[in-house]
Amino acid sequence: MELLPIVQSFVLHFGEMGSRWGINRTVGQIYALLYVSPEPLCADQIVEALGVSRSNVSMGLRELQGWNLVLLKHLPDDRRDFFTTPDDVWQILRTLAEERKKREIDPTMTVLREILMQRPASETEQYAQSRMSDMYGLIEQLTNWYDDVKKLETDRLATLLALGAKVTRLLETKDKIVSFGKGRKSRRHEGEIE
Amino acid sequence: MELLPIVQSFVLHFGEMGSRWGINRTVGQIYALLYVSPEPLCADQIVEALGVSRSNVSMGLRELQGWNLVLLKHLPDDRRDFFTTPDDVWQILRTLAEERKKREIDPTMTVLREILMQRPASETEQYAQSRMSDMYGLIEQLTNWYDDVKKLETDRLATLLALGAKVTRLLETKDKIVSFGKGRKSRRHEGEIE
DNA sequence: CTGTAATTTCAGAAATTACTGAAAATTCAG
DNA sequence: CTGAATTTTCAGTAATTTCTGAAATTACAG
Repeated sequence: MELLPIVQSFVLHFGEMGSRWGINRTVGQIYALLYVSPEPLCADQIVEALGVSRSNVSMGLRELQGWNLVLLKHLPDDRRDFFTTPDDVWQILRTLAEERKKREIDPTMTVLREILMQRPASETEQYAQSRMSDMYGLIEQLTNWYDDVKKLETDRLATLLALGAKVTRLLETKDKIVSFGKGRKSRRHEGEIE
Repeated sequence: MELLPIVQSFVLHFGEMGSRWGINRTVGQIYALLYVSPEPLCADQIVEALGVSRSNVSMGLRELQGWNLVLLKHLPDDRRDFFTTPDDVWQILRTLAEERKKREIDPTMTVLREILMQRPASETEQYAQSRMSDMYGLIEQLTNWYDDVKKLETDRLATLLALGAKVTRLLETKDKIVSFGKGRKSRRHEGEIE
């Protein structure tokens, strides 16, 4: 692997962390490399940089495309495929969240829904269902929040994050302000405080 | 594996999903089983329920304890260890977030910090650093938000989630309300909107 | 078409990770 | 102490995942 030292440590770290996520070393390394490269890279450049086989790079890129984490580019008068990552890290975050939800959350929700449809045949099954229902409710709340928040443009999302828990404090003072919220219709949302 | 049908599908699903997370099948199954069991279980009961070896269960329980996801209980006049999961799903969520942060985020931040201390020796390294700095900034904002929010009790957290993106709309109206925020000191927080 | 460059596929090899059974260690009652 | 009950450790094996090289496919210029 012939890489600038700074890039190398980053790439190696992503390779190692890959396993703590669900991705393998090579995929992690490819992503890291593309992420810090000023120009799009073609497969052979990645092969050379990482010292892995051409076919491995091909499979890695394919996986990253499946995650929507890399972009395919073409240079004029060049038949090769070049790859980059999106520039906006917030967009990357959104993509990542979306894909992880799709792979890790949605299937579980489907299973839970199916199980919860069934009639419990015993005390124990009934208890099990109530636990699953708790889990279902929790995830549902989280994904509702996520659906709500994911549409926000970057600057608004940043604002929301910057506020953090201060929002709840802010809400406490709400009541003290006479005309607050006047003219808004539909105050009926789950968990809305009154 | 001798399990009630409802429990069985849940346990099997968690086993499969385990691989998409960073945990193995057995660990996923053990957790699922404990989660839906009305009473704490001892290792041998888990062995029987899941049909895996005693030593495998021992290692699985050990890993779950490392994640703080199971509780060890003792029954009077019984030397065996019994295990459960915490009741409160919100608490489970908090634990999970905490542990994942520890394992997946913190090491990356350390690496990024170290790399960003170094002097770039070329244009390319400089670009790489600026990308890493973007990533660092993003994660920092997210973890600041997380640190802020994680202390909230369950009901408040639920409130915050229920509000979701509506908070930003709420903030827009803020300016229109004359006395809002009066008497509060220190309005100086990163990203605070004015 | 034909030939070449680029990419993908895939069977098997290599590496990693998970699991088991036997042995060792721990715990505790008597 | 002794010894039975319980848990842990660990070397070896099984299972799974990752990676490679060779062959197949695709894409396209001439």
